[in-house]
Amino acid sequence: LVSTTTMIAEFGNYGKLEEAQNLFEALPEQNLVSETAMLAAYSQNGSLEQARNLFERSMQQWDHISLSAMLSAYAHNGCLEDAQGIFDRMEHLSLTACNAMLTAHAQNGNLERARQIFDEMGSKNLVSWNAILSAYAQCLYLDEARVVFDSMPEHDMISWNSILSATAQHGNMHDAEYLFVKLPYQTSLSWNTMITANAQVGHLLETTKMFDEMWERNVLSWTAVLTAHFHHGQSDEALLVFDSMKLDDVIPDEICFVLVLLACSHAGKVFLGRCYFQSMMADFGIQPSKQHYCCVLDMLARSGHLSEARDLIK
RNA sequence: AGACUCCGUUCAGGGC
Repeated sequence: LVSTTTMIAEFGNYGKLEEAQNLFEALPEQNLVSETAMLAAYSQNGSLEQARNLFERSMQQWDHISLSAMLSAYAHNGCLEDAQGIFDRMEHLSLTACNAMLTAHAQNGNLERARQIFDEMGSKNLVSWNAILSAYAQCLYLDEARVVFDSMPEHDMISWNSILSATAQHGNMHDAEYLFVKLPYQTSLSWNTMITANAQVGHLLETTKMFDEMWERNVLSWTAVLTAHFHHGQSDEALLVFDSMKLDDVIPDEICFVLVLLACSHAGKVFLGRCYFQSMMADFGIQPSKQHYCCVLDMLARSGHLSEARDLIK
C-alpha cells in the first residue's frame, strides 16, 4: 500500500492520470493517504469532478492534508468560492492551506486579497514568498515583484525564474539578459525561460543561437524555436523544426501540436495538417483538446473547406 | 507513502 501510494503520486506528477487511477482501483484496500494521493492526481490533471467525487463520496475521513489537497483542486480549477469554503471551515490553517488560498486569489486576479493573506500569515516559507512573488510577476507588476524578491530570505530556482520571465515578458530584454547572466543557477530551466522569452518577443536569431548553444534540450527548448519561426511567418521552417525534434527523440506534447497545426493552417497545408492531427492521436496518444479542434477548424475555414468545418463543429 | 509556489503554444471577433 505504501509503495503503491508513492507511485500514484508520481504518476500524478507526471500527468499520467490513467496509470494512477488503475493503480488506485486495483488496491485491495485504500486509506486516507492513498485517497489523498489520488485526489491530488485528479487535481493536477484538471479532473475536478472526479476529485470532488472521491472527496465527498468515497472518503470517510479527512485530515488537514486531504483538505489542503481538495482546496488546491478547487483553486486550480477556478472554483474560488468552494476553495474559500474549505478554507473557512478548516480548524487549523496550515501553512500549505494558506499558500494554496493565496495562490487561488492571485490567479483569480485578486491581488489585494492574496497580499492580505500573505501579510496575515504567522509564518511563511519559501513557497509563500514564491507565491506572492509570482502573483505580482504574472500581472507584470515588476516593481512590486522586485520589492518582494529583494525582501525574500532566500531564493530558489522558482524565484529566479519568476522574476526573469516577468522581466522578459515585460519586454525588458536587456534587463532580462542581465538577470540571466547573474543567475546563480545556470540550469536548463533558466535557459528555457530565456529562450522562450526571446521567442515570445520575436527574436528569431537570438532564439536559434541559444538553442544551438544549449547542452540539454527538451520540449520547451524546441517549442521556443517552433514559436519563433511561427511568429516570423516561417511555417515551413516551423514544420522542419518539428520533424527534427522527432528525429532527436524528443516527444512532442499537445502544445507543439497546436503550433504545428497553426503553421499548417497559415501555410494552407490542409492535407499535411490532417496528417499531423491523426498522428497526434495515433502515434502520441494525445487526446485532442478544444484548442486543437479550433486549430483544425481555423485551417479548414481559411482554406475554404467550409462544409467540413461545419461538420467539425457538430 | 499523500497536500501548497514558477515557466512554454493562439485563432477569430469587438473596443480604444
